Amino acid sequence: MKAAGVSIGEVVRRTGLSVHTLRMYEREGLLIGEVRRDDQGRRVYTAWDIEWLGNCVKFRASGMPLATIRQLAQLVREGTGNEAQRLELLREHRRRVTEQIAQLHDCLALVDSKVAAYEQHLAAGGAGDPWQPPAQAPATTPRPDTDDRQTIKQ
Amino acid sequence: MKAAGVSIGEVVRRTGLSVHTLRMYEREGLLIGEVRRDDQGRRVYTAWDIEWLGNCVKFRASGMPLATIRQLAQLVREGTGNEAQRLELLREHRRRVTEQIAQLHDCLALVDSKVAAYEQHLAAGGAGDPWQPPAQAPATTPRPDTDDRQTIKQ
DNA sequence: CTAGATGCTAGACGAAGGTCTAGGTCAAAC
DNA sequence: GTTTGACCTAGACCTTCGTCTAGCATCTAG
Repeated sequence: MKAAGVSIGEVVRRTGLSVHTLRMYEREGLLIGEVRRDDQGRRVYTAWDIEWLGNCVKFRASGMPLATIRQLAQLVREGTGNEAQRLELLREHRRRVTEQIAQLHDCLALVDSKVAAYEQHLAAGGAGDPWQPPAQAPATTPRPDTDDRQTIKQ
Repeated sequence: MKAAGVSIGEVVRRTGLSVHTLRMYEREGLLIGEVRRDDQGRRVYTAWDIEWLGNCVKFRASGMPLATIRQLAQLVREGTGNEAQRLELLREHRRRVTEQIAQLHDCLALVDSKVAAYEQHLAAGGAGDPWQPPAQAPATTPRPDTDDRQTIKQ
């Protein structure tokens, strides 16, 4: 059979990571082991390496720090016996991801409301200002009566 | 009426940003204008400032760079006339946010599949290994037959 | 009177995650 | 034979965002 391995350039094409980043990831221990080399000392990635890198890309895209990927790689590298830890790590990341999704939806709601407001504003030929500071603070009498912030100080 | 303004400490409590960050944002031009000061030179935030900061927090949480927030602030600061630009900027961010949400769902699918696999694995008392490198590359004969990567080289 | 909050400015520091340079090997193409 | 393209290592560099320090002012409470 052929396809015993793939060059770094090919991995760049398949993962979207740069050569620099690929080498960096390896140096930083994000891969399960060192990548094998051919007789010229060039990296030869297995299909499994590539699959793993694909996962890394998704993890990164979802905000998992390199350090965490490193931990996970470490666990997988150590082999059978720590599955519970891996599971915990994954669950933890899952929490963060869902949290992020919630925040993004929150932001989306804001953006949508503003977009709608501006569309309406423009359609109406510029009537009403969707996002204007109130009266643009006349710069005179900027004396805010110190008493307000006292009310909150517990 | 009272509540003419709010101290920086109060804004910290309300926005979740730190004092440092608040001052930094102002220095960096992310606010619509300079924040007004009381007779002691302390910052006095209006309700509108706080609302704006709340938006900034959401923008940041959704990955908008400070530079973009600065741009938007700039547009709003300039006042009526550039609504179309603001709209474009918001739409652009909207695109990014939905893109991010999609990526997160993608990652979520991955994590869920792994989590399910590990749960099953653990429930089965350790049968099957959900995420193991294949045969762990015996370190002998790491000669991958140079011919594969040739096949791709266009 | 003095301690403790709370604020202020200016500027240094730091983590994360990439990205790029310099200098070199090797093999295939011209 | 030399040029070109893909790789290699080691290490410097950069950007983005925040945080922290130093040194000082002011107000309020004990």
